[in-house]
Amino acid sequence: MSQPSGRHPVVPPTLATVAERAGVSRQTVSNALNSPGLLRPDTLERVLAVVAELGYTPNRAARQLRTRASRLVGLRFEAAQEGASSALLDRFVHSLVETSERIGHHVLLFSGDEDDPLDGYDELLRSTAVDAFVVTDTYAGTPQAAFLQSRGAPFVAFGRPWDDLGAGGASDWAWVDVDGGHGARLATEHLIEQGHTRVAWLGWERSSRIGEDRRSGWETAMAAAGHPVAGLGVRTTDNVDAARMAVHRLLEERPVTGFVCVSDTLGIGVLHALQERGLTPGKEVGVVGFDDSLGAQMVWPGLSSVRQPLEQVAVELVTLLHLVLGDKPVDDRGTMLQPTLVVRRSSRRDWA
Amino acid sequence: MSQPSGRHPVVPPTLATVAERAGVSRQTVSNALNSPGLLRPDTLERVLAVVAELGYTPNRAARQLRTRASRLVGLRFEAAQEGASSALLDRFVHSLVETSERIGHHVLLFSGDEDDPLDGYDELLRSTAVDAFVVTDTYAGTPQAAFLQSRGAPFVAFGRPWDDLGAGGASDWAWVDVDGGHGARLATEHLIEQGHTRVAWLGWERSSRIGEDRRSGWETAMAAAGHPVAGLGVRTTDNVDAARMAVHRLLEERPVTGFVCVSDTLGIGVLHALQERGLTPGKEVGVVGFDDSLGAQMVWPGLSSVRQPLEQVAVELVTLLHLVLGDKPVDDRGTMLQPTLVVRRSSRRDWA
DNA sequence: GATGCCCGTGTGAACGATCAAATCCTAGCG
DNA sequence: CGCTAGGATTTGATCGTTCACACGGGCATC
Repeated sequence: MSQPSGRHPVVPPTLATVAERAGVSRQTVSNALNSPGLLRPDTLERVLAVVAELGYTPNRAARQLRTRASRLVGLRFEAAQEGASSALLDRFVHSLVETSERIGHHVLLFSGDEDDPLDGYDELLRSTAVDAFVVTDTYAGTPQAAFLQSRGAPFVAFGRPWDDLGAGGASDWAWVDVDGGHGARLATEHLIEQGHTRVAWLGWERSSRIGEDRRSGWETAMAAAGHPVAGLGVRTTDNVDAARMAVHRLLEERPVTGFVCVSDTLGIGVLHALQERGLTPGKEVGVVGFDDSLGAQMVWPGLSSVRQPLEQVAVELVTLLHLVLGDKPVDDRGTMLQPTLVVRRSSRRDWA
Repeated sequence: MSQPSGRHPVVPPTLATVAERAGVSRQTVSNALNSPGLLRPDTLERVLAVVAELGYTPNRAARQLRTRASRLVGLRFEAAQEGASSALLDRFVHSLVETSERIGHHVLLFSGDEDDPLDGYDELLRSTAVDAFVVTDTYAGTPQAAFLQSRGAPFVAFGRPWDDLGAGGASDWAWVDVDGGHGARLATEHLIEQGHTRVAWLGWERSSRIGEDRRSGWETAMAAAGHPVAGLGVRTTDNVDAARMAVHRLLEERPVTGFVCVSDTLGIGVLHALQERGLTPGKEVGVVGFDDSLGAQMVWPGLSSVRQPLEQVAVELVTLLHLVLGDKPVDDRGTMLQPTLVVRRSSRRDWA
């Protein structure tokens, strides 16, 4: 019979423990870990030996209290709307966690009321629970950025400051973003290369900054190839059925043979519509989605898609974070990354 | 022209600030927040008014140092293997974050070397960075559980202790799990109800505890209905193409009209195979997947799937966590939740 | 040989909260 | 009117670390 609760939360050693054992003072041990250069080599070695022997790790709370730095980064973790691309966030978050650890930080998740984009930030700030934030939903008009700036709280953003980009306004914060326009352009050029001339755009409502940015890439590519776009730009809500029906309507009117979509969800809607009309994706009508989600990989016959370098986004964000927290001058406040095109059978004439 | 860095990290008020302003001592303010019952009503009101006015929130570091409790819960965030169900974790994590906040805890993410399931835990423990852990990958044989127990670290697990369940061993920790066998049974019974008698099982290698548990549900349901299962249980790796080919092989040999799959990935593989053979899912051959992933919702014509109550799992875990941290006796150390069946067209004779 | 400097190390205080115990206040009672 | 019980409030110490500065010895300078 085992003890129901043999809980002896093993007491970790403290600085004093190590100091006594190594025959030096607390401060010397502290220096050995934080500024090794200050110690004489032999002292350093002796101290580090004891540290290793006892498995000493500084108490985070004590350090945080004294230095006023928690070495924690706050990230508001939104609930993925049912049906939206969430695997996207997954890749991003994992990379963020891993990269942050490399500069000695951990990621703290928090949630907030969906209707109030500022909820949660304030409390963490006041309790000095985090050193900085990673803001991911700047597309919505970004009240967070303004709020954090007014509070003097360091942060980095995944998403460019749409509002006053280049306006010289107050929006000069550190950000990283992916060039969606370029992605859509790659997709469009790819379809044109495959011999399509009437390539349609399937996007979101006009109010979406991100959506319009991507759309502009389609327009640019079409214009460059000399193909007209009149009547080929369609807007709908982000779900499979809405896309499916929009495609049916469009195909009744015009002989479209290519679709560039603002999301994989819409791309999959296109595939469904084609299937219902007896058209073979790729061979007869080319389709490209956006985000390279799980669905794109698994759907039949494989949906070509624009893939965002989310891992790289996280890496760049952490790099910026490091600078911001180090109070170093950040000259390059914005970093734009380029997406790539993943070609699958939905956009290939030959299915080889 | 704006100041490049107007960073005045606004200094939050401390206990002393509030105390002075309210004309009481620090301790009284502390009591007002932690044990309001000790104060006289009028004093309490006065103190709380000042707290609200100044927007005071206790400094987490100081509190953590003194009470030896960080109010943080560690969660190792694994990278989703490309192609695996990750949206699954998304729902779970969000619910965990939200529920934890309700008992005053935040979720701290950390990563670790993929090959070493213990990596990361030790450091957080020694630095007293977290109060407890939520362990999610107990299926692998769970060295984490044994390790955490030996360190006297509180934790709760998503996943039952397979190894010595009921063996009276050391594995009596708090856990929550989903009854996969029951889920597979629901799926099988549903197909039988639809008139199928030769229902196959498409699963993972025998080494997977979870996979075998689910399979047992299929066997039970088939036996209960009096249908033989000989030759109908197929094992493969978890990817679309492997499943597709396995299905082709099986259909060459036997007239199967139903498939219960251990994952949506395999379920989608079945749909692909049917499509290639000109068979209509649902109408001719019934298919049910597992996990109700995004792919299941988006794939044509909609894949029926067993849905795990992940939000509820998180809620139950937090409840257990609360008990474990409160040092209260936890009588019900294990909680088993039941999944539900989401029926879509892939398993319905009538597509209405 | 005294002065000044630098380098490595040690000492006391401080960060902001809570714990334990002392002190104050008020009411009740003989 | 004094004494006490008991609740309300304050005081001093403490958690483990880092900061600011003091200290002492060795070396170069004059």
